[in-house]
Amino acid sequence: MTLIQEREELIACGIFPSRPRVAILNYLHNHHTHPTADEIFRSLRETVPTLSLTTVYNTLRLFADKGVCLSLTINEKQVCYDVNTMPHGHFLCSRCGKVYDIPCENEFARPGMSSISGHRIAEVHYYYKGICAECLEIEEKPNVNKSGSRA
Amino acid sequence: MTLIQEREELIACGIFPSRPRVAILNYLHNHHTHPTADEIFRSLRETVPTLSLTTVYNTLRLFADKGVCLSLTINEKQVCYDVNTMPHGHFLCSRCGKVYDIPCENEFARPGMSSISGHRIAEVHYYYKGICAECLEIEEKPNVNKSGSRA
DNA sequence: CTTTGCACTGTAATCATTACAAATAAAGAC
DNA sequence: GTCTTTATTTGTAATGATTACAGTGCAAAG
Repeated sequence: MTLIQEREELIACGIFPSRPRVAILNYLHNHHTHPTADEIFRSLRETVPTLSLTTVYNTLRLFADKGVCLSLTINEKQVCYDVNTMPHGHFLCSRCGKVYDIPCENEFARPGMSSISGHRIAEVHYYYKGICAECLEIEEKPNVNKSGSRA
Repeated sequence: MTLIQEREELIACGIFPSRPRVAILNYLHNHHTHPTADEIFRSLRETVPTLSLTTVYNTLRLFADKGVCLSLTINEKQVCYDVNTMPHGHFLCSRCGKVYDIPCENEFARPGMSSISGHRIAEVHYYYKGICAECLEIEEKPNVNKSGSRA
């Protein structure tokens, strides 16, 4: 909420806290929906009319490089972003397109592991694809759609 | 090698074994380098001059849908493909761009797991990003590049 | 007040992928 | 074997996310 926190976080990461950067980080903190660059742009544009899409792209790349956020390439169409940099997995619903966080319950993504098969590990990603609980519920109750649906 | 095997595999998966499809599956069997659609297209074009890039894309999508191969979205630039459909991980080298197979040693990708957090799982992916052993070796011996290099 | 350098903007370019319509090949009916 | 129907392939055009680039603004230093 308070943009001061975003400013301090950016400074701590060696990033000059310009107005667009603070706004984008604030957006990420308030929307844990794994937004795309375009979603962030369209939402912030309402309150920051001077914002440009290029700046959003550049800022997100900067954030990912500096470890402020993760860039996720789960959806082959577009990259999305996650401020939660703690090890955890993701679930992409192939029906609605939403990306969910999955708690990290296995020893796979242990932070200590730094190399495998001689390769030096910088990032660990794991994710599932399928149909999310919400879409499954809709599927199992087709009558809801026929009569009392709001959609 | 023998294209007869590819024909039979396609038929077993309910796919009509046309010449381009057999050729593409044969390429995948002979190149476990996680090729992109364009790489497959450029390579096969030499022996199958009538092949079109659209056919390669359509065929790979068909293969992925029918479970003949996996489509990997590790590299945010382009999708690559893997005929090895057994559970295993991948490693993307951010320097040279190569994708390596990583043996599945953990209980994370156990095939039996079919749902998580209420979501129905269809696919499980896990991968690492970093610098591969080959690139690390080059990095640690910079003098090789200066004097006796072949590159 | 000028200079210098970083950040931002808008537009144009890039490039993987897909859409689409026409051409071709296969399978089945007669 | 020929006709008809359907599936497959092809070439080109369109799409859309991302990046390149050149110009603009702006703040700190001199």
